[in-house]
Amino acid sequence: MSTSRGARQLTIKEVASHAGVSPMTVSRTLAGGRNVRPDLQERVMAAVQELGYYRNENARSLRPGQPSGLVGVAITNLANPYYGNFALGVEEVAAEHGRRIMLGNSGEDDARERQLVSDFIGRQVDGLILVPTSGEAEHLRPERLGDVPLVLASRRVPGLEVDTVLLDDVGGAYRGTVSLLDAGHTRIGFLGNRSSVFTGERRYRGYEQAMAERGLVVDPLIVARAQQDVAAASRAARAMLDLEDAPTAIFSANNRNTIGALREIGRRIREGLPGPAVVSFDDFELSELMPVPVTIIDHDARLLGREAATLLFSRLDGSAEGAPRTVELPVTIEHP
Amino acid sequence: MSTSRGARQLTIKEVASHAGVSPMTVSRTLAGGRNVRPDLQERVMAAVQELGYYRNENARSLRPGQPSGLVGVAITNLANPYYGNFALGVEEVAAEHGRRIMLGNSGEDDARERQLVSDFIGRQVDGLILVPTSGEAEHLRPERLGDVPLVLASRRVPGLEVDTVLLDDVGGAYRGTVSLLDAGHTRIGFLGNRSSVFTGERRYRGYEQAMAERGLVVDPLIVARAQQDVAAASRAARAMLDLEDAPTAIFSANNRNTIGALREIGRRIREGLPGPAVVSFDDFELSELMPVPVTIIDHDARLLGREAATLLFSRLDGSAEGAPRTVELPVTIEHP
DNA sequence: CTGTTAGCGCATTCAA
DNA sequence: TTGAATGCGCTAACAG
Repeated sequence: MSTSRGARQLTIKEVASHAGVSPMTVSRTLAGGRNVRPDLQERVMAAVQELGYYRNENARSLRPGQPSGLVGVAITNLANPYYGNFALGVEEVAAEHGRRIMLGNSGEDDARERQLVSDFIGRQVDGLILVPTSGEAEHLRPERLGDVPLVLASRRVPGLEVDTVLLDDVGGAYRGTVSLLDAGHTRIGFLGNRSSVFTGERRYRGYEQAMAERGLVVDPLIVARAQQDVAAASRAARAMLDLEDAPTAIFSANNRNTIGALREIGRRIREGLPGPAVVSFDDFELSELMPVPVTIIDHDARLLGREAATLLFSRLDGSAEGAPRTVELPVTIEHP
Repeated sequence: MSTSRGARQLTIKEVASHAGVSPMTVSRTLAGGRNVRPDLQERVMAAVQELGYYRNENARSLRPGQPSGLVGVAITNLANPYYGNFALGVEEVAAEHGRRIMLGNSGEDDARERQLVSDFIGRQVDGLILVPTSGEAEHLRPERLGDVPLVLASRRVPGLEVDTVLLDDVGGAYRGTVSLLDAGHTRIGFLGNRSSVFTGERRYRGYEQAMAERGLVVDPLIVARAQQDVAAASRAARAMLDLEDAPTAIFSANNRNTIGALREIGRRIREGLPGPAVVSFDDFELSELMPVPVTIIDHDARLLGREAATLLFSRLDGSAEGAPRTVELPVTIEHP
């Protein structure tokens, strides 16, 4: 038998005595076996197997300079499939580098993000990847982070110069809006994040710019920039479409707003009301089956995650040094 | 100034000398301040602030019996929004209990799951929450896990008696199939996971049972049980619908298969071909806007995650002991 | 209420 | 090639 019950955890000492060697031989064997006789290695591995021993990674990384192999990841909304894919991309690259991720959901809440970051640091993460909330970023300043590298994804934080992966928000929003203008629309509603959210601001800028170029003034009545979730987005779309002078097209700046808008549009169509054309920043599944034409400003959240992780590991592996870099990933416009 | 750069990490010693107290006073203060004079506490907290000190949680949990505050979570496919929501549910409850989650994606791969679990244990997790892959479960047996509590979600592992959260797969699939039969369909295709996947088997059973009750024999030609992703599901749906004797309705046993099937169905409808009715186990966004009627067998992935975490913490907090429990969450049928 | 001592599991020294 | 001593950061247990 080989049960390992008992409150006390198994240590290299037990493995050592079981294998008839010193703890150091066990340690060396587990570290790759350099300078250990093959037969001793086998004895050690056999003992490890038999006892069901797991090396204590925490104790291991206690020594200063030793990496913990952990990466802290904080995202704003895991319920959004977009961020699920982002997290997957990060996890994949981390796994390829033998690292594990600790995942926290900030829910767009500053205080929560601050908690997460300090917890991550307390757990000795080798690096941080954040989709930052938009508030104060006191806790992300280099003095607070010590030498823990930070990579921002999707959004920048004002005044914080660190490695960042962004999308071409302005260009994508611009091109998406232009496609509506080219189709003859002049009254185009906007649904998006509040302007303090980095992407919210950038995507609005692209929209506004396209409108301005055609000499169109944006009507505040058909601009809604406060919705974080699907239900709120639905309500905002409804208010806009119920107007006397309703928009004939809607630019939606993100996935959550798009779903909300389409839900409302679907409801209207079932009631025999007309549905506006939609341009959506962010893809979603089955967009091709919608009852109104939906143009997608598409990008790959998983790739965004992979890029963020790649940036981080290039710092950790020492293969990149010097000034912070920004990677801006392109977006593609997909017509219905 | 108060920079904390430098390779060496900040310790309670530095905080102690900065505050003019002993390390123990710092430790006690950080632990809640019991039996420490208020003025000393203030001095300590000031020093912590000023130096930007973070307590080393790894060193802290080195002592046997001390919880690490970490929960290991392994899921099979983060790209599936369903599991994103599941992870969110787990994260929420963990956060409510002051715990952090380490997240790994197994990708339905046994070996990967095994790696994840041993890594988690090596990092001293207080507990594990798994959506198990379907292969060998050697590495999940109690002897291997020592005293780390395990909760399974969504799927059971044969021969492994542990706390488990399931859905009413059989009942849901049965009721969903019945709704198709009641609508007059007799030739109903099945798309699902391979039978070695727990839910794949259970949902097939519900389907088969409903068919049998009406005296219908399942035709293997319109049963496809190998697709893991959307593209494969699309191909399987296509093959089925291209048959001379194509099904008039499709039962899809999970989200990925539903999306794939609908993609194919949408393509056919655009070509003027008829589209079969669909019943989907798992909800997806905008299902109400599909070009064919889609009945949803709905359930709450986030709640599943919350239940799994709740089960785990009830073990950790000692509020539950004894025999493994199984919670089976109900599903609801939503007609189009 | 405060400080000193000791040891958690492991790996980097150094000595054999 | 192997082993013994030492210390990583922190906190029980024990003095004071």
